[in-house]
Amino acid sequence: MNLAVATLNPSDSPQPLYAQIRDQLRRQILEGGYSAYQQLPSEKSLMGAFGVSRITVRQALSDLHSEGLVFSAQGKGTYVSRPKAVQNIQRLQGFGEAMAAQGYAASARLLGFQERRPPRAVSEALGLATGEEVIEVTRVRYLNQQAVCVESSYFPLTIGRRLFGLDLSGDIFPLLENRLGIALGAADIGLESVRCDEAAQRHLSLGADEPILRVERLTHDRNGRPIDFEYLRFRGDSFKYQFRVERK
Amino acid sequence: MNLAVATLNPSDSPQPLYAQIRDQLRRQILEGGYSAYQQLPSEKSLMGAFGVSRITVRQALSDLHSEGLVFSAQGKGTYVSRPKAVQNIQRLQGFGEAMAAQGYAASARLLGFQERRPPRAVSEALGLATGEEVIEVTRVRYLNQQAVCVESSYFPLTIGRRLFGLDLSGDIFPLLENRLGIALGAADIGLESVRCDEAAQRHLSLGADEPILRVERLTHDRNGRPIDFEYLRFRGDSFKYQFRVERK
DNA sequence: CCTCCCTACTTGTTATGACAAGTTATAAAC
DNA sequence: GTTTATAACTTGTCATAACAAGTAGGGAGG
Repeated sequence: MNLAVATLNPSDSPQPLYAQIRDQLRRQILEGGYSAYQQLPSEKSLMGAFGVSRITVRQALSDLHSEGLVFSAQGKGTYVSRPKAVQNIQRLQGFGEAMAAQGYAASARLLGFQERRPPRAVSEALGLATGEEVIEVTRVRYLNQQAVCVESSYFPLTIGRRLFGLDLSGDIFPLLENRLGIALGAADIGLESVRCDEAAQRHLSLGADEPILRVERLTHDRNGRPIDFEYLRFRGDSFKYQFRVERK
Repeated sequence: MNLAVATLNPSDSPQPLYAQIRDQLRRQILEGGYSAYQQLPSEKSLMGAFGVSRITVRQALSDLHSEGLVFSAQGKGTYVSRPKAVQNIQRLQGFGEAMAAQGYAASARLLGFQERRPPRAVSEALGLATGEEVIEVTRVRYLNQQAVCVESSYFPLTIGRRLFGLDLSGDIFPLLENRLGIALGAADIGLESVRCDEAAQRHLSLGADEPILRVERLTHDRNGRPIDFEYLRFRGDSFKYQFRVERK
């Protein structure tokens, strides 16, 4: 491996040390600096290489561990996991971010942007008072020029109105973070298999009986307040959701 | 809250301190000792209540955090997440374990147990040499007396043969752990929506065009060696996969 | 009354140190 | 040669300590 690139940013860096180390190791792993099942340098070596204490190294490794990129065996060492076509979706990512990470070209086409009374399920998920309106954003998602997903996103008015006029041809998450200054936290995701509905038939040019992967996603900010509820409907034949879980 | 039950097992306990604290807090949260958005005791209070250091408290909280049970805000405190109908599936669980945690009665019926040449995808996933045989276990899963899932599991011969004669009417994970002494690690999961196949039609009594949620699961032991590859086919109308991810 | 500041709380990050527990290779004993 | 013991590694767990950074409340000053 190459630990010559063990340079951390100066102390005025916005990123904590463990995050810099984590990101550097992650990049090396993903970019092929390591082969599958190869042993990482020991925690002691990393301490020396980066000039930090063990607790900092372990926090970086702990993150990679929960991302499924590495695993450890007591007494032996820490190893790189077998590379997966789709590595961890343990991070909350937009469709575009996730696809870009795998080298696909993703885009979106805006179908509608309007203020409306939401369906009851949406109202409940966002924790809104009955009658309170939302901003609905409807889009079609493309992967390599093929339409693969119809997406309906619902935002509370205070957030949704600020999205008006922004470029909605990519992921919305970066807009929320960088343009609106909202720090994203966790998201609850639900997946089920359903039959094609009318909107999906039209926009994804599908037959009536085609299977659809229906994803519900409720995204929260870092303080646990819900800020975005979405329905995503993927073509069954062109999307597969992959991730990793641990026994613990 | 009730910190009167802040008793940890004696030092000869098999569980580390942070795990005991984590499990105790998790139980209190899940059993309704806390309401949504209620603040947990501060790390300092927990240190005193359990008589441990801050690093131990934080490790317990960190686990709950990644399970989505709590979230933290710097300067304010740690709070209980809004309760979800389906809490985190971030832990690797068998179908029975997951359903039992939600108060459902789950069971399984064995359809077949045989030694055979696996499909190529299975052979690749398990990392077997071409021509190497496996044990295939086929079962139907029931939820409240209704058939909801057809399951095909593939084990390497050395593991699969030891399952012969054991009670396969429940989850296999506990058998692997307790009877065969295999420590489970992480699992890679893939989800997609497909049309009903012939076996699913017969065992789940479905029509030909019904949507099916198809789950692939490759389970590893704690050393990263693959030990079980499964195909699960769920009725689309009676199963929904839910979990939580973080932005990080 | 309103504003500003300071204090006291919270969680976040990091250091140093220690011992336990598991693995591996070497060296000693048989 | 084979077995056993040991030493030298690894990761796992836990303690104590300090400072940074964010929040909330109270008090001083306008």
